[in-house]
Parts: sequence; structure tokens; C-alpha cells
Amino acid sequence: MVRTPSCDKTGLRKGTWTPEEDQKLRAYVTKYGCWNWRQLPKYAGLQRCGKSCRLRWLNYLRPNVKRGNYSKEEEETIVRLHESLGNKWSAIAAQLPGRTDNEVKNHWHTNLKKRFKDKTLETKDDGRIKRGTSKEKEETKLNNHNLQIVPASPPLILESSISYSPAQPASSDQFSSDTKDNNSVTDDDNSNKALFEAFEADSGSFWTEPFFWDNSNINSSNNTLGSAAGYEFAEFPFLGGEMDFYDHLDGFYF
DNA sequence: AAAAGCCTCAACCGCCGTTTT
DNA sequence: CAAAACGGCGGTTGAGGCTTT
Repeated sequence: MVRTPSCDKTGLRKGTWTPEEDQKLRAYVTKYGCWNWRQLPKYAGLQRCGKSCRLRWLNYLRPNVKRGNYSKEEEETIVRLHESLGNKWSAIAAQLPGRTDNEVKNHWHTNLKKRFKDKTLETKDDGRIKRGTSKEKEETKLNNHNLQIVPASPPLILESSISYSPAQPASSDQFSSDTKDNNSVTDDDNSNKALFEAFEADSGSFWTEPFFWDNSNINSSNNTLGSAAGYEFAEFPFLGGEMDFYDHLDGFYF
């Protein structure tokens, strides 16, 4: 389902993200934020273009991103907004906490469009359309969907403010939900959780304490490295007391 | 059991608007 | 004011899983 990893002419990797790349990106953004997507991969030790990092973070790694398990209400919202807005996927996604434009777009093209074409939201009991799967398998899958509870918290977006959004998961269990398989905890989920817990342990309570820039490991006057979650990062470029904190917070997602 | 076709969705591409220099 | 840099968006692709034949 994913593209084969490859390299382009400039040596930047393309295609599927490896778990290690994910961890590097997650650790770096968690610690330093996304101050500049184009420069970020260089400092995070990633052989990726900035766009690729941004997309991966926003659509996959960012906390509170929901995956699959569209509720009937969400689907109705998508259809309704699509009627009025057209293919404004980012605008539609903005009305669906935890959903990304890419996810909404995919869901529209793969599920809702067909139903919308028939001018009816032809739904079964749970609001999902049946595909060509065998009945038993589908029922099992749907039962698992229904067992999964997704915290309906708004996206955590920090904009021009040093304070956190109060919306936060009750626990780091957020990482154990919404897997692609919908009904199992994958290795990646466990690593997410472990990473999150490691970060919490490292910097106090991530969700409840005021944000601070941890530059204890960084010194802009030499090449000492910063680190997070076991990864060593290159020198953080704008530290050293010169940066305007607020100038770098746009797009800073948690 | 194998082959063919279909479906899903992560990721890439290119364009555009905004910001910075 | 112009050019460059950057971020964001929507369209599209294609590998791999799933279903049907």
C-alpha cells in the first residue's frame, strides 16, 4: 500500500517512511517544533525534503490524528460541507477534529463519492457502506470498529501563544487507538506510546506544564548536539537568545 | 491454489498565495 | 517593487492488500 523507498537525484529519500524516520521526526518536532519545514530535516538528521516531513507529521505523526473509524455524523458532515464548499478539503477537515485534509479527501474518493453519486447516503445500521467483503469478516471488522473509542478532542494547535491548548488526552493512551488495523495495537503504537512516555519523563508533564524550550543540550556557539528521545540532532540554528519566540510558533502543532 | 481485477490510502507533485529579503 | 523562499492545498499516483473468478 505504500511506495517503495527510493532516492532522488539529490540523495533525499522518497516513499515509505521507516519507523526510525518517524521516530526521528516525532522526537525532533516534539522537542523543537516545526520552525522551518525546509530546514528541519537537516537538523533532525533526516534525508527527506521538508514537504515530505511536513506531510508526514501533519497526516500521520501529529498527536490526536484520527485514523479511519468515520462515524455517521462525520460522514454526513463531510457530505454536507462538500455540497457547499466543493473540494475544499482543508476547510472540510477543519470542521472535523482530528481529521486531516488528506484523510478526508481519501475517504471521500473511496467511500462517500459513490454514495453521493446516488444522491443517497446509503448506509447500513452503523452508517457504513458494505463493500465486497464477506459478511462475517465485515461484521467482525465493524464490531471492532464500534468497540474503539476515539477521544473527540479538538486539534492541539499552538498559535501565537505560549500556553497550551487545554485539550489533551486523559492519558497517553491516545497512542493506542486509531491504528490502521482499527482493532489492534501495533508495534508502532507501542513505540509511539513509549516515546511519548519517555518524553513526558524527560520534560515533566508534556500536556499540563507550560511549554519551554529545552536548550540545555544545545549551544549555538559550538556544535554541541541537542537530543530528544535518544536521537542526536544537529545544532538548533536560532538559539542563543536572539530568536523571537513568537515568530516561530506558527504551525507549531501538538 | 492461482490469477486477475479492484480498492485503499500514504505519499508525491505542482501550483498558488503569503511572507521575507 | 521584484524576486526568492516558504507553507499550504488539491490532484494524482501506485504498491500492496483484498476479493472475486
